Amino acid sequence: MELGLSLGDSSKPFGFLSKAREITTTTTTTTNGLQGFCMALGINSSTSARAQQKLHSHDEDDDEDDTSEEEEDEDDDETTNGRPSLDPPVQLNLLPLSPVLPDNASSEGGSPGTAARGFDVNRLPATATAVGEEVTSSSFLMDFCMFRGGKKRDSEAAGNDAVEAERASSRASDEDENGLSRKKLRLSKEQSAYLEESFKEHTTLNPKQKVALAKQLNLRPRQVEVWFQNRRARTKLKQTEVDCEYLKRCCENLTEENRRLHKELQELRALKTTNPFYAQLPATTLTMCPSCERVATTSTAPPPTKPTDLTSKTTAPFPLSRPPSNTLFPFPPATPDHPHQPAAS
DNA sequence: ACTCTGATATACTTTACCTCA
DNA sequence: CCTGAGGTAAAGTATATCAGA
Repeated sequence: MELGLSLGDSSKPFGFLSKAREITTTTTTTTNGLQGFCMALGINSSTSARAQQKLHSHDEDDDEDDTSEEEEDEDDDETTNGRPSLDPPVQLNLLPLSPVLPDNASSEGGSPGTAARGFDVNRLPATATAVGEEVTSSSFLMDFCMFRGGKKRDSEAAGNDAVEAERASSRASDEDENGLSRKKLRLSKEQSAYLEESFKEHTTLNPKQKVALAKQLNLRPRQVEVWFQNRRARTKLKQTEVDCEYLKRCCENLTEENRRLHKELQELRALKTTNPFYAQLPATTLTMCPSCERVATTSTAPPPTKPTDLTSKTTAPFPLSRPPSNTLFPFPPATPDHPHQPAAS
């Protein structure tokens, strides 16, 4: 936080940046704030390109972090990656670079709200080149930028520099209040595709796989880990949606079946009251046409002639609602359009 | 057997960014 | 062109579980 005060000193704007290379060579082994500070400055400086190159040569060391060192990982992010993840970045907005980089400086490639903070993971080399600036903040970000193809908003940003700069600066001033802002990383399509491929092979990673994948994609192991966590969550969510849809359809089918059976029951009761003949029939000899939903008798059980038949056990070879095709129809005969076929199961 | 610790998982939340009306 | 709502994805947090010391 004291660093922010130092940054505010526009009277000596980054004379030390000429020593960026020298400083950054030690960043992997030290964690003091000054270095992180210097690197952060470098990202906004037009003289920092070489320092970034130097950083690139060191960032491989980062990936040596195992997953058992998550906390240390955070520290490393600030130092070895040259990307101040927590404290100083916001202060960087106050860099007196702004007069030097009038409009484009705060809007190149980055999103409106982030560009003025001095570094932006979403900045793209193309746009940076357009404004004659080196904008990436670390080797990882450099690679990341290389991964990304041009996107629509890059060109848009170039066209809206003035407005973007104004918005960015206003937002930056807001965020300077607390000095904390979480930068959002967007994985490139290539990175995502590679992670997807890995996910297809195994949905969980052991530490070795995680580190290897992180190295391969120039990400931190923690990022790979988080990606897999979120990916599993998304998979589960999708599966839940599919299950829900399936159960919904089952419910609808059962509701329809229930409605049909109710109607069938009503038909049977009506038949029983209006036609004593049908009242003597065993229930299993009656069925309903699923298309017109009217009751019919089946030929397998001829109408009883004696009342005692009503008590005799009948063994229907099929469910009541699924009669055989040879049905006796007391209602209008079947036609090609309406053959009184039983419903499909 | 019990406790402690660290790693890792899931569930849920927060945050930054994007898209679109 | 601007803006707000809503969606998405990365990251954070809380908690549970398990293995090993």
